[in-house]
Amino acid sequence: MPEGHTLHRLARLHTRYFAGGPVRVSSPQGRFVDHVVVDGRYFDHATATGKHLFHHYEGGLAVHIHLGLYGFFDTHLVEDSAEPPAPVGQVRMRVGAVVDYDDDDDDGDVGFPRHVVDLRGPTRCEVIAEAEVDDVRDRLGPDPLDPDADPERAWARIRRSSRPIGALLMDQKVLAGVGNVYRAEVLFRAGIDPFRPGTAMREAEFRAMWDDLVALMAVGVDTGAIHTIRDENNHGDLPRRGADRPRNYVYQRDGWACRVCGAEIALQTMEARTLFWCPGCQAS
DNA sequence: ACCCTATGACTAG
DNA sequence: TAGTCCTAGGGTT
Repeated sequence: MPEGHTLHRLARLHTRYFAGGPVRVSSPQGRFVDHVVVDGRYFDHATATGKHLFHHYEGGLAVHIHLGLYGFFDTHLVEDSAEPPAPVGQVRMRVGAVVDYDDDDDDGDVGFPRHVVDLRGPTRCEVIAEAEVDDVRDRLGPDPLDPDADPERAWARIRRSSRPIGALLMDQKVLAGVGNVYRAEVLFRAGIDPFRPGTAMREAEFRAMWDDLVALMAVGVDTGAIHTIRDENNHGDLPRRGADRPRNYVYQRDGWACRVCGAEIALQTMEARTLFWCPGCQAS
């Protein structure tokens, strides 16, 4: 489920779990040969830019992770006295905190849980130098979740491109971190036709979408899920059985009635990705 | 036990 | 633009 919010959330969690001490890094499946380079090394912190996650280690090394379409992290809490759980499935990388266990306070606690994360199914997991981290970041557009991001870089590209805005929003060189869900939802909330060329976008429209992405994706980081429905529209069909409330306006709602205007939500392939939109609300 | 799909991105042509 | 790679869940046999 990885759009940018997922990676920023992971960066936040992994920093909390691992920063400030050495960690054990292993490769239970044998496919992450480089783990020996960072195993036992001091974990400084984790960062995310767009859909890329970086584990920064002392000595100018980083592990660069991209989850691709399927990758995810399993997080385990391990009581100090317990062994970490056996890896399940095709685990490419396991990172575990090294705890210098201290129960001198005699408070009867069994101990603080330590954390182990298992990485499965990533499209990328490699050790690189910090200079290469910069290279990766330089290839990306501004990230709405980066407080220092410069949206003008994105606007400069959009305004001179004839590609549809629906495709431009998904292009990581234009904007970093926006995936298929945020693309569809932010266009709906802005009332913009996904097929409109970048050259026909007005600056104020882009501004509004950027600001909306900043807000929506921050919610995603905090909650771990993409919720885009305004309070006044928070009723109607559920995204799947067992879900407690609706989440989105158009994503995977093709054939259903628009929550705002009642028109039938449409689906179409745009540049090899499935695009969802409302022909009623996004007429221009 | 299959078959399909999926919030991604790369490569070849 | 098509093909490729990785995993998992849901649906269908």
